[in-house]
Amino acid sequence: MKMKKYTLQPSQMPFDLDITLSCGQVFQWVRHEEIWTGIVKNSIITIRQNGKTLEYDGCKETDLINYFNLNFEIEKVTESIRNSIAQTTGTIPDLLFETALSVAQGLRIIRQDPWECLVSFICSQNSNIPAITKRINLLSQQYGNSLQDGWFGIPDPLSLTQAPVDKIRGCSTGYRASYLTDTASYISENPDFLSGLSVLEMKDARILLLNLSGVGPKVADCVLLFAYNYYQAVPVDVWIRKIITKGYPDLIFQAGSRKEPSYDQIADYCRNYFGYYAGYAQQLLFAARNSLITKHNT
DNA sequence: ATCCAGGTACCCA
DNA sequence: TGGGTACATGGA
Repeated sequence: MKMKKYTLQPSQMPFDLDITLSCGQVFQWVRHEEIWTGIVKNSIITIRQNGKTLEYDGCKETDLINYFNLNFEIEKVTESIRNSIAQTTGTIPDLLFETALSVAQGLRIIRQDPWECLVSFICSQNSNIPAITKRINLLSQQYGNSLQDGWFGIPDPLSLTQAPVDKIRGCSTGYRASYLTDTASYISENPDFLSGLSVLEMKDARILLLNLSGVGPKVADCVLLFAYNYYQAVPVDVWIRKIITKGYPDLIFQAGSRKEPSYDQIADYCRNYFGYYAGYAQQLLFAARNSLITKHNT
């Protein structure tokens, strides 16, 4: 098959397609022998990377650049994070961050569709990534938009609203089923809600997201980061909690207590320590979690 | 088999 | 405001 080509410019490097699509920010992309297939704006996209060449099909070049955030200048961002670390502690290099960077170099925060992101992370709670992927695929196959070749997009709000809750539960969603139908119902009735968030300050958008059923601090921060690219959003899951508390124990000792730090304490610590792009730093740490946390070191 | 996972809602002091 | 608990399911 013939594919279009896009050559990454020096300012667009590094870019790593594999890490970007498999680091837990998006769940419906599938890889078969170097070629990734996924759905962007209701179209099936195929893409493969060979060094600085991207071969792709199914979308326009501008869509490719926008979706993969190719003009996000990673080198400048890592420099910003390193500067913030140095300013905060004066100790560089930071071994934890540098290790994450070496493992997950080229990771990009993509520009994911807000509704897809919201549904995905409501589904994500208290589950591991393979289970989340399965769950989202079941939902899509049963209530999603049918595309070609057996591909199904995330169900739109109305489809989920009209589906019986027990059928949604049947898609391995468990107790999350009512969260999904309640939130879908709200978005159906307020179709401009999600697009309206993009013009708000992050904290205001976050407050609105937290009103949705099944959306707490973690899910809200994932949506703010992965769909709206608010880099001050720092999702704190069990992995990030472990990495930060074990990697930067001064967070605990500084407070003078041994009790587990709160969600906000960890997120605030990251914002202060990593600076403006704390959310990006967080995703590097998450992507490198298996290298940063060993099983005998939990 | 047992533990754990990209948590949240709800209750109670 | 903060701490404890139930919750469905499946992967490792």
